Amino acid sequence: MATGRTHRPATRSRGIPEATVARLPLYLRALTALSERSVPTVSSEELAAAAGVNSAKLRKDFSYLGSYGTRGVGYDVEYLVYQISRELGLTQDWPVVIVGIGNLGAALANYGGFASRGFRVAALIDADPAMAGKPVAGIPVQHTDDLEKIIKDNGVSIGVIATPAGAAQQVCDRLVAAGVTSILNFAPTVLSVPDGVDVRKVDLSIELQILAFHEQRKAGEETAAGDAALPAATRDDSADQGPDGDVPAVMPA
Amino acid sequence: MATGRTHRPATRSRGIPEATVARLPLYLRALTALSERSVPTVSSEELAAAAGVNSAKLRKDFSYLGSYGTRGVGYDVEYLVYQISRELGLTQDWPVVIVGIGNLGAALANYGGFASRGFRVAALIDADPAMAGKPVAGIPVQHTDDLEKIIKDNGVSIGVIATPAGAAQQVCDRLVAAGVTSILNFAPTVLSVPDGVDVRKVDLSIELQILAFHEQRKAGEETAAGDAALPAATRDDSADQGPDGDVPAVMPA
DNA sequence: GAATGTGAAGTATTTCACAGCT
DNA sequence: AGCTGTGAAATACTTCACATTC
Repeated sequence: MATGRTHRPATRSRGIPEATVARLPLYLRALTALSERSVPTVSSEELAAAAGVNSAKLRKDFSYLGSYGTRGVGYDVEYLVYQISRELGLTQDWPVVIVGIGNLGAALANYGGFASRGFRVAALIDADPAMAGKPVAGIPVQHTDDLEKIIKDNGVSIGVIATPAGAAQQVCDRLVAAGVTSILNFAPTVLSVPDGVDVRKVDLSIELQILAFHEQRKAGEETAAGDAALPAATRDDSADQGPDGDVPAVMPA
Repeated sequence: MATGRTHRPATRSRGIPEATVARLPLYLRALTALSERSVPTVSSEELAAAAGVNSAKLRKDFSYLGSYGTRGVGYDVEYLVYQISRELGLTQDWPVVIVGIGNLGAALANYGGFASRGFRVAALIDADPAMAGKPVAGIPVQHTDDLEKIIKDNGVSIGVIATPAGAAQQVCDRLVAAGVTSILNFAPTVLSVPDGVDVRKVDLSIELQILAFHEQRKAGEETAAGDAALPAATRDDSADQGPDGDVPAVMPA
């Protein structure tokens, strides 16, 4: 099929594994906490514990960035904070827009974790004309009509979609057309985007479903130890079941 | 010495890879949409496109569940919906509590995606006495003092933490002590939990940081061929959509 | 003919274990 | 002595490609 696309955004120069990139923010958070407590140095063992990973993994991760530690001593906290911040691109200011100011969008607008990491909420956008002008988290909501202008005026390259699923693709298309190249999608839908645009999604109900899977497994394997009243009779036919037979259409709307 | 039982009885029987489990909700969502449009069958190719993965992966994933398709034909949509729901444990009712009813907690309480997948918000809990009794999403907020009783009375095994970071570990400890064995954590902190308790985390600012990393890289590599960046609709499913490579936040070692 | 299901091959990630520096 | 940095081994995941089944 001749590889019509590059799977990863041009991973040639400095190939930091995706799995490592995904953990850098974790390390950064732990380091920031240490920095606030004025801890000067930290060992891979300590930092790993604070970040919730094991130390071999952490050292391997850091080895992709360079040799920033001192053997026999550990890592200089401030130096490492800077190096990771730089690697993640957090030493610059990232204006973001949030589209869809419902409950979730408002929560995101109020979320302190953005500002403290170099992300600045440049604008809030909603399709409801009644919202226009209303301030949320101190920022006046603007109407979708002006989306393109807002993106361009603010030089926004990162967009957050918190609209209902039905509107997400359309919003996405407009964001991309206006110049946005990274999208964080909270709508429970798969977005299709042109090459070169990154999408990450957060689906709250997916996380719960994964938990339910493991929870079910626990209940099935260990004989209920300690729990007094188990609710809900489990329809357990975990062994192989017949080819067909009756197929209960179990799906709440 | 500690438990060495990290690997189970090494069977191939019920060992569904984590990566596969994490995609089942995705398939389920796509299948539900097909079901609503009364589509009777679907091929791996079509379903994969709808879910945003490639078809080989999807077939491999399904092969861990069993042989639910028909060669030459495809998959029966209703049947597959049922099988995946059952595998995920969604054929039973999961009462959940949400602790921390700030902006985010309220958004979660209002989020429709929970109820539609077998999750029932059994209670909302907050530490602020002024919130007590106030209804959010139609459910009266209860005070933290009653946490243990609420958990037990409702047979809750899944808890959602949406408190500030500072309160999260304490809330977590109480949830676990009261019998909760799965936790979805929105607070930007690493929770430590005893063996047997699952934690999944969602950190909004981490997702943005990962995007920033790639965004920075794009800007740095900007080649002269940059004008192809218009949405010429490269209809691929390539996009690295999704925070799959997640850290299964388990703790002590 | 069409499309699943799956060994085998190919990648990616994690873990081990220890050489090498301070 | 203590701790990093890293090849090598182990494990996990993805993709290929095709025999098999309808």
